[in-house]
Amino acid sequence: MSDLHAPVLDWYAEHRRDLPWRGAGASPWSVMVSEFMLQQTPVARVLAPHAAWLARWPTPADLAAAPTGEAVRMWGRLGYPRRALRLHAAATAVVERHGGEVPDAYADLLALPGVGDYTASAIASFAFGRRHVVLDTNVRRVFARAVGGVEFPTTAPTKAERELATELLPPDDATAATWAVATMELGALVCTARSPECGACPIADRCAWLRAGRPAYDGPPRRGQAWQGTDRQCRGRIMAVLRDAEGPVHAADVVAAWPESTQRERCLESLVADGLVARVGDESYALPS
DNA sequence: AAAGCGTGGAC
DNA sequence: TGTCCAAGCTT
Repeated sequence: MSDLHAPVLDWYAEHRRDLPWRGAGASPWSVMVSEFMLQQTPVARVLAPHAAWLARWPTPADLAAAPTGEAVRMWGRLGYPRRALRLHAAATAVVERHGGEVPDAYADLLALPGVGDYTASAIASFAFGRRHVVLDTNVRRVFARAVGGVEFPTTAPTKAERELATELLPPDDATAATWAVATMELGALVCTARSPECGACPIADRCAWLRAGRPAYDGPPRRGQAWQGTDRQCRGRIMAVLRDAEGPVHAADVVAAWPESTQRERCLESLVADGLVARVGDESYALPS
C-alpha cells in the first residue's frame, strides 16, 4: 500500500461528482443537512429533498422555529423519519448552544442529536476542512479490499481498522479533507459493493484483494432486513397516511392502512413515543406540532 | 452489542 | 420476484 494518496487524489480531481453540498458554495448547514439525509440513503434520492429543505429552512434557526411535524412532512419518503426529528433537534441545539452557527469542533458536533462518529467527522472535514478520519461504509470497503485483501469489511469498525485509517490520513488539514471525500467517492463510484470496476480503479495495481484474485466473501453471514409484515412496514404505512393528509386523520384511515389491530396499536404507540405521531383527541392522529 | 429503524432502485 | 444495498444512529 505504498503511497495510495497521489493516485486516489488525482482520480478524485478528475472524476468527482459536483454535488450541491460540496465545494466552496456550500454552507456548513447545507453539509449538515446532507449528512443527515445521506445516512443509509443513496445520493440520487437525496438531491431533490436536500434542495427543497434548504430553500424552506436556509438556516438552523429557521428549522428550529418550525413544528417538528413539518420537518417530518418535508422529509417525505426519504425513510427513517426519526432522522427528521433528530435534525430538527440538532438545529435547535445549534441555536441554543452555538448561536445558530453549525459548530466546527468534532466534540461539539458529536454532542448533537442524531450525530455519531461518522457524521461528526464528515461535517468537520467537509464543511470546515478539518483533519479527521472519516470512516463510512465506502471507505471501509475500499480499505478492506485494497489493504485487507477481503471483499467486505467486518460488521463494525475495528480498532485496527481505525488505526490503519489514521495512519493513511495525510498530515495537513486540507489534503486530509480531500482524501476523506476522495476515498468515499472511490468506494461509491468504482469500488462498489456489488460489481466493482477494478479496471477503472486508480489503485488497482496496489489492491490486495485484486492481487489475490478477488476472492469471494468468506465471513459471517450478513443479516438481511426483513420487511413484509414487520413493524417497520406497519409504521411506514401509518406515516405515509399522516404525511399525505393536510390535517388530522381519523382512526378509520389508520385502520385501513394496517388492518391487523395488535400490530397496528403497537406501532402507533411506538410512533407516539418516538414523537413522530400525535394523538388528537380520541379518534384521530396527526403529525406533531 | 445486537437489533431496530424506511424506502426504492438495481439485478 | 426476491434479495441486496445505500455517506448510521440509538438503545
